[in-house]
Amino acid sequence: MRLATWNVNSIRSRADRVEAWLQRSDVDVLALQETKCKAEQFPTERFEALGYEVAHVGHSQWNGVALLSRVGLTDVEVGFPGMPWWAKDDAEPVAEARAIGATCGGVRVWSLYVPNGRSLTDPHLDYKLAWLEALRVSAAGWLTEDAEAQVALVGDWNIAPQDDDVWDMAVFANSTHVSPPERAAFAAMVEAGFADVVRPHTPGPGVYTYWDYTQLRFPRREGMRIDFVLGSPALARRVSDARIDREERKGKGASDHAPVVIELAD
DNA sequence: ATGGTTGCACAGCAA
Repeated sequence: MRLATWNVNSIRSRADRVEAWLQRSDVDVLALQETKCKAEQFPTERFEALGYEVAHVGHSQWNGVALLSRVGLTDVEVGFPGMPWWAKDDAEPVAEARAIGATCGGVRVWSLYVPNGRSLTDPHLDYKLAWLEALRVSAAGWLTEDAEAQVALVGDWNIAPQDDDVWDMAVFANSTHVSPPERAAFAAMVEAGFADVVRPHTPGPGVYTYWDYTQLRFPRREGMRIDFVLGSPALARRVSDARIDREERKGKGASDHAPVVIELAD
């Protein structure tokens, strides 16, 4: 089975590219982040025509996560248990569209769009850390229930866990994505039993999944590794290969993130 | 070319 994750930065503006990429890459399951649309705006029929079942959650022009699968898609769950809600000023808290889970080909797949902390002093950073901690508690519980559970936590984590995961640490001296609490949150996921199954097959330095649209970051090879597939022990044992499709970042109309693909042995 | 990108409520915010 082939599984991929991709922050597409708007599914409506990227539908042609996603369709072409699906046909070229032949993946069985694709997790999408930043669909940036509401339910009725998602191009469900296009992907169904290619043989995929679709689950999506999106409430507005922000966030939005989806799963496409041609190996079954059951027990869809929007948001993980205990997922924090975002409370803007005095407004009512809302559950943002940042997590959707389903069972696809025997794997419990979660498409995740971890909140962007924005800056080290922004309330969004506290939200991000609380969100990650709640995810860790839930995910650790799944392994307590079943140590052999096949779980894939995939998506845009908005964390660069190692110095090699950004092109120049000096640029990020006072930035999110590399701060100790964010890295600790990522390490806690790993400690809970969820391994980065892509890095062993795509060692750095200089290996990234995201390049800012500005400042010619992509041609200058100035990127960040922030999109990850974290696998439970039973899933990690099945990973036979992984790649980051840097080619897909090229050309007009590319997302600022590249797809990340893993191969699972039967 | 004194800016430099893209996407979405097409205006200013988010990434």
